Amino acid sequence: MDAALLLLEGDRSFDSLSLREVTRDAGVVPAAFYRHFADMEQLGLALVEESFHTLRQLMRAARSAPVPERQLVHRSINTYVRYVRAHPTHFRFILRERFGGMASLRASIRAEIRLFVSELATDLSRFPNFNKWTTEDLQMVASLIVNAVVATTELTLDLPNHRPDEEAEVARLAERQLLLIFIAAPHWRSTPHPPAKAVRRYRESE
Amino acid sequence: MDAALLLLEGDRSFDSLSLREVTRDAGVVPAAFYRHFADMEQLGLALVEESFHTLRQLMRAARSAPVPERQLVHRSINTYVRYVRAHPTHFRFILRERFGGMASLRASIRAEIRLFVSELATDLSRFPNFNKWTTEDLQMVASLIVNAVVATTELTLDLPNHRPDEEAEVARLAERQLLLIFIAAPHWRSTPHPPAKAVRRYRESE
DNA sequence: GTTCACAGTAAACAAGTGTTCACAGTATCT
DNA sequence: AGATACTGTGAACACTTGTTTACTGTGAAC
Repeated sequence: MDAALLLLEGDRSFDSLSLREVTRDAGVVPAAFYRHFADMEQLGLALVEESFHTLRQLMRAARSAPVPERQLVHRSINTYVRYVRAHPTHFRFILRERFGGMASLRASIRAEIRLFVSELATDLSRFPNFNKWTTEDLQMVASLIVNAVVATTELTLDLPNHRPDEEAEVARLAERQLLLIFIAAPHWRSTPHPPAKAVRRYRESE
Repeated sequence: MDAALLLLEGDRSFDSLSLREVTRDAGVVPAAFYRHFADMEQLGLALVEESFHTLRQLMRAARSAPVPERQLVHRSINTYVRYVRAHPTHFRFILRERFGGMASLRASIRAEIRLFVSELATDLSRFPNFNKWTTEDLQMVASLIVNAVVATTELTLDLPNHRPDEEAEVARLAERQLLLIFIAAPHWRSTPHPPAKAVRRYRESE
């Protein structure tokens, strides 16, 4: 698994890796691969699991050590960006394979991301601003936030090494985007836009 | 080029396509490939160009036929989603290769997307809500919007065929996300969050 | 009517690919 | 001491890959 991640450090996508290539870098004969994985696909799935494991650790730590609400966005984004910088191979792998090659990898990555969205949604519901929101609206804003964070990850990974100033710049962009979203929260639905059809549909569930 | 796009219709990524495979599907001998492209990479770049060409057409049409501001978001999103549905191969290709394999493809795709962000930023500046915004803030909100649209594209491409109801559902999600952003517009910076460090930095450019 | 650029062909090349097989060392448990 | 699981080996298999070479039609230009 380490050998595969190492090969992915460059511009390669996972399904451009050959089994022989991986075993060569692992210092092992091709046939030995089958002692551990049935397939390159299984290797990929194991890497997805490993990668999200590190990310889940971060999330758990974030939840257990709550910060003053005022600086919450600022701190969260900065720790996140620093974390991405600390584990570039895993994040790059996930980002690449989210759309790239293997169907099973895509599926499992997206399932994990959907999970994050849902968890974020319930986290949000505990804040006063989002207190009375419907779960559907919470999911909506949570996915908006996750999209922004994913885009931030992308920018972070493209950063040249040893440039903390640019790192701060990326974090600042993300922070402002999230702040914009939070600013909207108190005004949502209390200022509902009146276009007939769209609004009528909102009410179907009531 | 058509043969390559056809091969990409499934779950394959572009750099898993072999030159021989493409020529085989094009009904031509491998060596004939070199009459048209020097490389698979050149083929890829040509496909990027072709794909964004169709997208630019949509954007131009959208700009030339302005809709009443009230329904602007609703209409724009719906035409966009329908457009993605009509050109799935091109959009899927772009989305895949945005992170996937070839470095040159990634670079040219991102350049095009950055262009869209900038154009959207200047479009936004013409609306009363965004009238007095700095260009930096406009870029920030434009990229937030583009992120949401890209995510919408992803969802749209995953839709099963012939399900206009789910298509409407995806469009509705995107519409609500954009509405949320627009709702925030009038309150941006007029209700600036006071955390010391972050806000101080905003002012560096003044 | 000849020239010329263009698109396609057939064959060959060295090299890399996934997978299989029977076999060997080695640590652990009984 | 012996059986049992693991992990790794080396050789072989049938294929696919990108690229080069000299050669062949074909339509348009002059």
